[in-house]
Amino acid sequence: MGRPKNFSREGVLEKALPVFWKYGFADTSVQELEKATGVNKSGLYAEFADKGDLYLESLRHYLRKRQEEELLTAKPLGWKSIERFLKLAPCTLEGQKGCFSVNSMNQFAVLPPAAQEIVSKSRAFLKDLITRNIEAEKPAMKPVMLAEMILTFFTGISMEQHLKGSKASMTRKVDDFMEVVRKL
Amino acid sequence: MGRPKNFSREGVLEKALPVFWKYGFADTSVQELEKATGVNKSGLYAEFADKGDLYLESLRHYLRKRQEEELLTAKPLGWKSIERFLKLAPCTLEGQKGCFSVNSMNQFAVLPPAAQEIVSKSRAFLKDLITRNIEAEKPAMKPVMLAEMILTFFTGISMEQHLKGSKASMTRKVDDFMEVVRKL
DNA sequence: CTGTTAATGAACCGTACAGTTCAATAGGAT
DNA sequence: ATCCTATTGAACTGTACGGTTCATTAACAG
Repeated sequence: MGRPKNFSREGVLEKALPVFWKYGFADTSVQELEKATGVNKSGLYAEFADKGDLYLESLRHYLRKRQEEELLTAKPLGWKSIERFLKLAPCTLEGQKGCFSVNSMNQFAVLPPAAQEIVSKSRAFLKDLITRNIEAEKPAMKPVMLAEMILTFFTGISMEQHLKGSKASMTRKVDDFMEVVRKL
Repeated sequence: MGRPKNFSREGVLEKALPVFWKYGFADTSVQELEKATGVNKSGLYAEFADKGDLYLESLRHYLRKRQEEELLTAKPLGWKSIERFLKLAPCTLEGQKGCFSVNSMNQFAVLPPAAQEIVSKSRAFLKDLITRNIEAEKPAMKPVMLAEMILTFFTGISMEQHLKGSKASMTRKVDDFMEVVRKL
């Protein structure tokens, strides 16, 4: 065996993600990625095909992590899970605002085509999870229809995280929204 | 008098807007802006301070045009106006998807600081207009609270325009949403 | 014709970028 | 020691960028 690697693929993705998150794809240079990951440019190009590939992998890594949080799969399913998801999924960290997947949506024109597919599939999956939580509550309204509404609302509050002082108002907004939703 | 200008400031903004809209600020080069506007780089720098200034003016121009459409001010005020706004405000043109103002929100890190203020103020203004339309309907729910919910929903569907085949599902989504809203 | 203003295109500067290659070095495993 | 592999840093290429300057040409008014 030869010399062991002293960086992990996951570790690189974990450190590259915040940079893409903050500056977007176009305004993130490979130099910044070097600094952030601590991995030499040569190393990055040995591990990933190009900058676009690194972005796609960062996106996949982000979605994987999100899924591991089990915000929408932890039992019992129901309104509580949806409320928790709406409150916790959109980040408000400095440089990591909103949802990385949502942020990718208006960069499709400059991203690798695969990005669109990844985001679409993750949203479809998310819709299913939300639907299942709704079904557990047996509401009057059609669950899928309601799930779409909630997903759109989630997309909206994710974007609103980019505005100043959004964190404070967000919790209240979700409370108001959930109060309405619970009656449907 | 000297030689008259043969480009108008407004005309330049009108042509620069779609480019910024499609590619975002970072991935729009001054060369592309030259091609799109038909105005020489020297001319552009004579009219605008720099690329950032041109972006800000494009944003202001966009908001001005939107306001002139009077989607939310035409009488009579009410649910119909809100529905019309939700259906017509988010573009689905090739290269002009969603709402330019919403698209700007996750580029704040690379935009001139003034961008954030412009967007925030336009959203506050929009919230007021929506509130006034709601008040005309005398709903049970607090109008401002409902207005915020609608603005968030608008932000969500604007972003969803970036996905494939979103136009078809959008109308239905708005219909579903409005059906709920009218009962509040 | 003259004065004034606008438009044009080219040139320039310094910087940054993506992408690639390569030689030198370092760290196990056998 | 000697393979094998990973890491590093440097170098290089070609392109693109923002930003600025300037001399030239063009159009109109008086």
